[in-house]
Amino acid sequence: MQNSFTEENYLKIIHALSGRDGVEVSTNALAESTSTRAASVTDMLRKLAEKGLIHYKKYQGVTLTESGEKVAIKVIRKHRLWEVFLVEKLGFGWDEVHDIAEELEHIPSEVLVEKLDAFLGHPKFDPHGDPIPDAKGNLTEPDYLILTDVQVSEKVLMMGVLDHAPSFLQHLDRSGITLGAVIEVKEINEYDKSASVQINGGPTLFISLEVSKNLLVQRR
Amino acid sequence: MQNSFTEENYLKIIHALSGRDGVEVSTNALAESTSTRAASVTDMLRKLAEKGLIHYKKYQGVTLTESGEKVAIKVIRKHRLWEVFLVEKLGFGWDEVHDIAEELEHIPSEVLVEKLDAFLGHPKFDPHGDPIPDAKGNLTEPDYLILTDVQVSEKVLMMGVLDHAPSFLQHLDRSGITLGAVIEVKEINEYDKSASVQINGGPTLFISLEVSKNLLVQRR
DNA sequence: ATATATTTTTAGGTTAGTCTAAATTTTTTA
DNA sequence: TAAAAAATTTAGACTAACCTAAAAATATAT
Repeated sequence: MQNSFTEENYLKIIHALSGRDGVEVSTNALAESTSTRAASVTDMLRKLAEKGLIHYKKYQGVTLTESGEKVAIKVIRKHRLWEVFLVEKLGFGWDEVHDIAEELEHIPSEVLVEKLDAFLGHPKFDPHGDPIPDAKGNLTEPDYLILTDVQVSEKVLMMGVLDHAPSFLQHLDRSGITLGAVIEVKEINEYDKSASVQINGGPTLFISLEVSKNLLVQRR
Repeated sequence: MQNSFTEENYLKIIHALSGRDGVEVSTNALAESTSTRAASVTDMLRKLAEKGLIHYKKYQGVTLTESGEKVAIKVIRKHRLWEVFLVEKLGFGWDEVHDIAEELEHIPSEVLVEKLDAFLGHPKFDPHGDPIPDAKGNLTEPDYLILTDVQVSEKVLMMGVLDHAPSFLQHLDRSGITLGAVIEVKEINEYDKSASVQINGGPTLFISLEVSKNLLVQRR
């Protein structure tokens, strides 16, 4: 049977909060992420459990079942493909696409997704550097480092962001930090852990710890 | 304020049933078109009237107000633009896009629609020959003829269809009747009004009155 | 180990959109 | 034009997804 818009959202959020190791997600965390109250979450959890989409024992938190995981990954695939479409084809900025993709991700039709994927040239990553699951549902999170783990004088490639907030992305735009940029860590300030970094061998700028924590990079 | 998915559908359907001259639409007709019961329609009509989207007096049928008309036309614009996208960019057949566009038409975001329109090159017609309202909401239904109004030995251009049912469109595909085709009426059978027509100066085929009634054409 | 704090669930209610059955209004027909 | 038929509305109920307030379970702290 079909899952509702709301059910799909819960599954997607459980997937995100559950992380790679599939740790239990608490009712309160879900209430926070869905902008609802804990009591509402409990109702939905009972329903998702009845449908076999989550493992749920009262007071113990939830994890996705295999079938719930499948649904979640399909939604994520759709979300990320639509984001690529919005940025690559329609010319949106990477800071503008999240909310629209939140809607598009729930449009049903397997064939639509597959045709969209083909039209976009089977992209492997979305505009924020997040990997796009393939049609079979294989999702391999590449193991990027966080910029805070990079030593002084190392050169790394900018591969993605952890925070997707428009304000953060706009800040990166203004700093010239885009996907694929080469970042060389010139100096790390002991006091506040802010860093001095050079972008693409060009301008050097200061970035706060808050920013460093949200940049995913790769050694070359 | 925002209109719901369901409200938008009612407005769209009232627009369609109301026709160019804005004639009153009956509760039963709406129940039929929305696949709901008359009682449900009445509830919704009260709500739409309260929002100022329709003119409604009990037992008298409804018409759209100016503001209801605006909403309806926006939905129609989105529907038709998405249909163009699905056919032109994703390679769907004209018989496959209706249901998907029914979903996409309710995705909010003005800027999405305008960027989509630009990406598609500001198309004037959708894959079924229906005109696409412009960004200001101007919708001019071109006054095509129905093939039944064409005389023997006249040559006309195939411009659109009245029936959008997949089975009808597939039938046209099999007959080689596509948008833009030149149709010459060779003969009309007095008995059942079926016609013998030549397509693009090539093969001649017989079409039933039922088919003729659903073909929109233009004199050259 | 018990008292307190926190988290989660239950109980009972709300709204949007639907339903059936009954009542009412309009239309048709004789 | 009055009776019958058809269309429409009202009344009362349901489900999904949410809510608040209170109860119960778990976790924390002394």
